Amino acid sequence: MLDVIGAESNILLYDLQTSRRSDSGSYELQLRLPNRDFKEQKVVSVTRKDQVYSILRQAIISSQLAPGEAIRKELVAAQLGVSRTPVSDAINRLADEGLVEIYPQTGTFVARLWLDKIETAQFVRVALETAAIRRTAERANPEALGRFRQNLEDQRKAANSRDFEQFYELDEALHDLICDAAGLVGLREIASKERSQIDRVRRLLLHYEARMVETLAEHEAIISAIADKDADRAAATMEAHIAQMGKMLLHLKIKRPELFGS
Amino acid sequence: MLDVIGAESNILLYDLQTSRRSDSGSYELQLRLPNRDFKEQKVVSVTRKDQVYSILRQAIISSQLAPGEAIRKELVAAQLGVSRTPVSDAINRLADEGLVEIYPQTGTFVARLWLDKIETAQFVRVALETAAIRRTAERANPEALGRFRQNLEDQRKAANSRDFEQFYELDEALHDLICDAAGLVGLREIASKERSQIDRVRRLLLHYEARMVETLAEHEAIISAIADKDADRAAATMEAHIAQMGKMLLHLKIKRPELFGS
DNA sequence: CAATAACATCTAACATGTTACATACCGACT
DNA sequence: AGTCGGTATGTAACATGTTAGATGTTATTG
Repeated sequence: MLDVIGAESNILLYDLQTSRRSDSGSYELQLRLPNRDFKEQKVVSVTRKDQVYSILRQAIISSQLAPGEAIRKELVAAQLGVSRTPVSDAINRLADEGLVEIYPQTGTFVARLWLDKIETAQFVRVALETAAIRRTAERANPEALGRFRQNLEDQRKAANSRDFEQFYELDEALHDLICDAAGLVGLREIASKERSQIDRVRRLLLHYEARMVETLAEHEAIISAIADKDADRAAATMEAHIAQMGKMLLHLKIKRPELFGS
Repeated sequence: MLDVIGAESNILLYDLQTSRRSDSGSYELQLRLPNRDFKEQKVVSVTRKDQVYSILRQAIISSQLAPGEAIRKELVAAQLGVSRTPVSDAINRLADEGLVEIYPQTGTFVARLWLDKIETAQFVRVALETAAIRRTAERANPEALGRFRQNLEDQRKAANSRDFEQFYELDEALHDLICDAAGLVGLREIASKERSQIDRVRRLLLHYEARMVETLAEHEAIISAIADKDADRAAATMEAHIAQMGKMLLHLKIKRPELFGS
């Protein structure tokens, strides 16, 4: 469902209204599980606020909503056909995640890029992923390795056809695979949340510098290190990757200072 | 101000009403900084939802609110003298943090202890803190080391006088010090959030088994390893500490299964 | 008596009205 | 002309009313 309705001030959003019980048909996204006494792996509750959250997050990470841009809650609510409540809830969550900045009584803005926060996010990401890799390496999982390689293969195809979106989805999927391979419940969600800043920056840089090929090579080096169960080398490769990103960020800041907050 | 007003169903909460603009006096907790164009280190906006969040979080981590216990939003709102909105906002944030479980259209409960989630939280905590230690060690900070030792000294005093609360505050403060020493903006907040599960469990176990002395020894071993710039040993010590905790958790689960969810 | 369907109840989710505050603008006063 | 103070405006924060759905209970039916 989810019809695109477009688009004021370069915002591309969707209409949630259609997923309501307006017709007698099933509404796909509204399924909820009442697993009160079950295992509870994050209740599959797709409430309106969850949907709004996903839509806004996607829009921010893909830079459809540019850093620094104002977010009119009321406008968003109107565009999505919901009230202000679920929009506020979604935005609060995004603020916790560092993707929006809320100034009390004043306004809400897509978070600008703060170099020091990005540095911290990088640190967290490396810490979590190298630890995950270390753990994965210890338990030697050939199927996981196969999935990594399949993913890299797909990345190569996407890079060849210069398909940014596809490439990026695969990139994120690879990180998810690495987290999953560690076999820890909920680790992927935590890592994904902490990575959101980085994901946004990387996608921005990818568009900006179009260095998919180099990125791919870095990914391959990391996976290769994992295959050799060499967590230290994997970590070192990541560090190098990050240093590279730091340089590019400085370039970007010179050319597009309006995206930055520091 | 925050007067204690007490307490239905073993809940100890506070009255926020008094911090409103009912008198002409200043209201301490209400200060906000309008630093729209400033460095923005988390706007010092102490809104009602922030206060409710802090109060509830404290209550949950200290187990004043027991795992599995129902949280009546409306009741909490009434007790705190606020409406349901800031309470809901606070609870949403706590749900993100994994401290409460929300079942749509059904109820909100203090999160039970899920062994697999605790395992993940431990993993994240170790990953972040050993990385922080590694970074701290690299940049050799004698003042930080002094602060660590002062903290340990205070912990020793608290342990001797068997002051749980004080001991625990110092314990958390030590972890904050370690994070700060890494010199990364916002790392402490991230680590603190990811640690909340663990903090709750540890405090529970501390009350339960009263092993402050042993815990203190473990802390001393960790700091000693840091002083020697031996991140690997620090990590190993933490791992041992965690294994210990895992055993105690299994005991606790047998004696008090109602606290657990898995 | 067991299974099931109608129903009562309770709560989160959602909608919407109201308030307080940050900011910008504008005019008066020095 | 520049500073200060009042005022207008817009938004998040807060309050409260309404809806939908999950659950437990009771009536009903085989």
